[in-house]
Amino acid sequence: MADTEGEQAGGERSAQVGRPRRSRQALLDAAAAVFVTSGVDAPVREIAAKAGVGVGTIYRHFPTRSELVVAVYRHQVEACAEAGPRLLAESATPEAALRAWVALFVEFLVTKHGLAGALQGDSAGSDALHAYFVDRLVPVCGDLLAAALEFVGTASSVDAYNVLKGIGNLCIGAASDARYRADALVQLLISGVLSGGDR
Amino acid sequence: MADTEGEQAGGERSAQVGRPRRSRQALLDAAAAVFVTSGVDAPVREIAAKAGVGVGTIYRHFPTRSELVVAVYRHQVEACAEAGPRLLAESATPEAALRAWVALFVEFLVTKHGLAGALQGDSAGSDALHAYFVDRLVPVCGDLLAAALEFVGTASSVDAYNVLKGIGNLCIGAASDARYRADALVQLLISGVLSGGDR
Amino acid sequence: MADTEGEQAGGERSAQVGRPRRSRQALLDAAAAVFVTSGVDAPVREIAAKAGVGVGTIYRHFPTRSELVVAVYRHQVEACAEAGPRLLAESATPEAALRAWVALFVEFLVTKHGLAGALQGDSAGSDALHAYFVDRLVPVCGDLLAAALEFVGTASSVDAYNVLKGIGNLCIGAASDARYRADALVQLLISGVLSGGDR
Amino acid sequence: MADTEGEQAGGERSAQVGRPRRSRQALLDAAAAVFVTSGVDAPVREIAAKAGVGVGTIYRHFPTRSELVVAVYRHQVEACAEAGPRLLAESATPEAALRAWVALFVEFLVTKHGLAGALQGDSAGSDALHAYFVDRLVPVCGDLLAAALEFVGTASSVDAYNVLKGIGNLCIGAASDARYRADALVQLLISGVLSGGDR
DNA sequence: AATGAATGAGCCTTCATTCAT
DNA sequence: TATGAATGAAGGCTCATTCAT
Repeated sequence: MADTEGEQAGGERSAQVGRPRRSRQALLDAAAAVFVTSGVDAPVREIAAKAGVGVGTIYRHFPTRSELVVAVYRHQVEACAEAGPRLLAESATPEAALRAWVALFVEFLVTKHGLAGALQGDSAGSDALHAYFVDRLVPVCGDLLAAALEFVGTASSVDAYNVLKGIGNLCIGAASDARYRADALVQLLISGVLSGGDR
Repeated sequence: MADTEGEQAGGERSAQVGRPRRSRQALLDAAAAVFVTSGVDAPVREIAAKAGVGVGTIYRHFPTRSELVVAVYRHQVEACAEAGPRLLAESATPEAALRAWVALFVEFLVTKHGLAGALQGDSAGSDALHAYFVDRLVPVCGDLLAAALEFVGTASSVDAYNVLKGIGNLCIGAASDARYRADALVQLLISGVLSGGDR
Repeated sequence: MADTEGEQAGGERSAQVGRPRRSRQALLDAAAAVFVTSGVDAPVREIAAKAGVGVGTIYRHFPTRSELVVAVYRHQVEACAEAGPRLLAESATPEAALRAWVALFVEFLVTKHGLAGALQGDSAGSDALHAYFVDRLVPVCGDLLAAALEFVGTASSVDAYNVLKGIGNLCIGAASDARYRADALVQLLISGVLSGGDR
Repeated sequence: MADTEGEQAGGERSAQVGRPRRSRQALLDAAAAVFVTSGVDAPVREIAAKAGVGVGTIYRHFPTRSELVVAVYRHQVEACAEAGPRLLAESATPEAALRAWVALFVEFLVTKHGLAGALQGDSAGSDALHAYFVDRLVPVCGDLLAAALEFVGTASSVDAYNVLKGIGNLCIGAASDARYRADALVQLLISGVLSGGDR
């Protein structure tokens, strides 16, 4: 997964859209930096300051915090989504593909301070974010899960939504607790899911 | 596990302590109610209002929010802790004991709005709460886990702290998302732990 | 000047008054200790705690903070007042007597954290204190001043009230600023007063 | 010394900065008024109300109370500082210059309710204010003092810092006690200082 | 008479959000 | 469009003071 933003590739095709786009980009870069530092709930002002713009500009581009977060992480979420089919094709087994994808997702969540919490639906003002995550990744996760389950000959007792949200939850607070090993727990959860719940 | 507070059984033995004790109890009841409604981070003022007391009264009894939360849930945590050895003795297998205990714990966490988040160490001002949970329940969970692991002939790849915190995390947001089945995920996590991580 | 309280001399004559008196004494001792530590504006609760009594008891004995402070320092103020005539009689010159007395007073004010501020009349709720200080010490200071002025053959441009309050003010904050030499300034002020203001 | 703010002389050169500058000015004016009424420790809310703005606006402009107070009185402090050399040049004698300057300073302190207290270093949250006063005025006072001392052929027993702080202290409470004549006492203190302490 | 629990006013401070320029 | 000043709700916390027991 590439780093935060890759959109600027290709440079600015037209001067007219260059300005707005540059503004938007500065915002996203700044937000990404602040999110890592202070978490996804960082004060709007802090982001604006980092971007060197007024808060109004942030609100203009991203009326809700969720939309900003979505925009900031869209590329990585996209990369995550795209990695699903690819891993399925490239991996030795569907289970390996699922585990690899999950590891990817965990790394993403854990790296970004406080992002995991966004998988919860009720987090203040993260509606759009939650929806985006679910809409984009549940299907991907679902495919990998179905393949892996078929491979191991088990029926799952929980759906992809639950698995995804479970993973998200397991990653909460991972960055600030050295003793807590979210990655290991997530793989164990996957083990449990693939075992069908019989121990 | 019974509902929030059962201590008042037996009535007030002495008039002298009746007042203070009743006050404290009113606080705990009100706090319990508010916690369910608005979560563990509800404004102090809201709790005070619900209890029909001034904020000062809350601060007098519970200088920090953590202490209040601990007090509110102490009985249930205690019940949870005591259930560990009992279940181990009564259950058909150590695995069954572990699963039963975990179910108990999950029910507790899910029932109380926002309580699960307290298992995280960084939640603003919840140090005492976090410490209490960890100190009291990690050993209990550890015993159950060890017994179950020995029973199934597996070595665990994560310690009791991680299991407990993992369970806590899985329960976050469960109350407000009907589609999310924390209990099932937790049992699957246990399955994974007992499988040693081989699927 | 003796230390804070000397009243208990003579023991308890009667059991009936012994109790109340002991209460009162405990209060005064505790208050004296707290005043040194945290200043004259220390929270009532802190004093009550130190005395091992309830706050209500303090309010019963001393309805206003001023009354408490007056009571605490009454002996020393008294000693100060009594030192005036004595110094006048014993000193080589009236000026020496004045200077010695002033030094005594300064030591008293500086030693007791925050007490100097009480010479101001508007300090929240220190009316009684202010009145007591003024009533008791202005005449004493006045006599010394008059004698000294006569001795040096000058007419004063300010009255004893002003001199007393000026001294009090000069002592404000002396305890917490090592660089500030209240005692020296006070003696210089006396020099000025005795010079009649011609340099 | 002119009244609180004289900076706006010349009107607003550019429309763009008119708004912010007027806001700041309104704040300063309001604060100045409130300071006179309720002292320098007046609640932030009171100042905000007087200015007809929200408290946030105050915090935006002046994160700490000290900064606000400094801003409010900067011009006058500056005027005071600048008056030093001028008086030295214009006055008949260095002593006259010192006395004139001191009178100026006293008038400033006495006029502004509670400002004198700021010369104390421990006043809650007035660090910046104290530092500003000391940094700006001690040198000025020092020069005048040195010149006057040389003029009268005396060595001082206290430094300019002590003199300045002594003056500040003498002015405490002057505004609310008609009987108290801070100005006279200050001149007497100066007399004492110039006399070297020998009466 | 003593107690100390209860009260609640009041202060500070932080931000999300709006809106005139 | 961009700006960022202004707003004010919200929440935390501390005590002085009262009053039932």
